[in-house]
Amino acid sequence: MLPIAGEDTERCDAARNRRLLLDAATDLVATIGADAITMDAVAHRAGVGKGTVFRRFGNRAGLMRALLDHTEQKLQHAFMFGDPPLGPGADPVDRLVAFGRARLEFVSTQGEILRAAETSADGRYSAPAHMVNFTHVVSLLRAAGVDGDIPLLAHWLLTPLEATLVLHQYRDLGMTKERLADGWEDLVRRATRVG
Amino acid sequence: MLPIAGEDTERCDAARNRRLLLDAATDLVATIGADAITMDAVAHRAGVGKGTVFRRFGNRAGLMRALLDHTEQKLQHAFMFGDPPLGPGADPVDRLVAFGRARLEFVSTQGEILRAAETSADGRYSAPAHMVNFTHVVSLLRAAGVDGDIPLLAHWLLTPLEATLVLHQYRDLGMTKERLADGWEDLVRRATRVG
DNA sequence: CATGAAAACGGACTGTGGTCCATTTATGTT
DNA sequence: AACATAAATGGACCACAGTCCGTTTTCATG
Repeated sequence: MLPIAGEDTERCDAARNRRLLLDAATDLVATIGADAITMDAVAHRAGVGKGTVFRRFGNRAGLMRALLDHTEQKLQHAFMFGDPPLGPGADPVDRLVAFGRARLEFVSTQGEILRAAETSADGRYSAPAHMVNFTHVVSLLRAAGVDGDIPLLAHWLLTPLEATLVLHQYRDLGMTKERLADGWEDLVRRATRVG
Repeated sequence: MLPIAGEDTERCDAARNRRLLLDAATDLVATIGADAITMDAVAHRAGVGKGTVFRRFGNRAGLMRALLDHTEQKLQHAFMFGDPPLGPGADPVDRLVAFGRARLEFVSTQGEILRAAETSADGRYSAPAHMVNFTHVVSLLRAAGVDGDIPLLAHWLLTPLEATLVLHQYRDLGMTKERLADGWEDLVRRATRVG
């Protein structure tokens, strides 16, 4: 057998169970919320053993990341290939502003799952989805001609968009989406001001 | 009995056990590290029941916060009453720069405990220690005459100093303390540039 | 179709955070 | 000193994340 490099060759029962688990998890998120989900419950609803859940997704945060994967990829596609100002063609700083706004919107719909995916300690900052965002921000900063320590600045521009913080600001502090979005725009314009 | 308002009147056995627990926890941190500490181990070493640990500190993060309390208060004292540039007297922006540097230093010595104290979900951003820092940053920003959404900006200036992120940058990414400190200074000067 | 090895499975098991409540202890009052 | 009451205690108990390993299933090969 010659598996194509990078192609994920998964045994068919494994693939079937992955789908069953993802569907079960999606249902449970819809009914009882992401925070209330237990790995046992997902396994049981999918009709598989608990070991299978962990074998597939590693841990709770991994399952949550898998749940986000589809939506997250749509967002990635939008800022990599979609229309301006999010996609290519617009001014880099405007794209960065749009990126933050889109991300804040994302948190307001998928916040609980995102937060649950952030609680992993390991792989929180090395998860593929995070790396994509990081790379994107770095390239926008470079394109904007910003000077200074770009990777570091990129890190720091991403932290205001983390679900744990944003959810706290939305829910506990009663900040509105508009307020955060306007603040983000202000921050970005300050941080990218060259010279 | 007339307890003075705000004064914490603690029964003497309770106070004794608090000390025992804090000492036990300190020892354990020194020997096996903050990450390896279990609540059972702390209780056992202090010679009290596990229930007592939770009654005193609420949860694991609460115990960690209590461990940090003393050091954290020294830092607070330094930026509220100490010498410039950290303390009053210096230019607000310089004080903010110094604050960040001090905080980064703090993370490099107490990082593990800080990180363990950050994992609480509840009270992560409402813990007294965090509120003090927040208020301080807000007042420095105001003093510097920064315009815009000051509280929001204060939030966002504090996130680069969170232990989880900083520890990742130190350990996994190999960033040096100097690099982070210089980047911090740059960020602060950009963010506070008025007009 | 038979077969063997690799992959996947499932559920018992473990470790740990956190709760609960019957019992014990401190402390102000008579 | 005896009492009443509120606070504190401790350890059994629970829920849940994550591990382990004997058993079952897939699937390429002959």
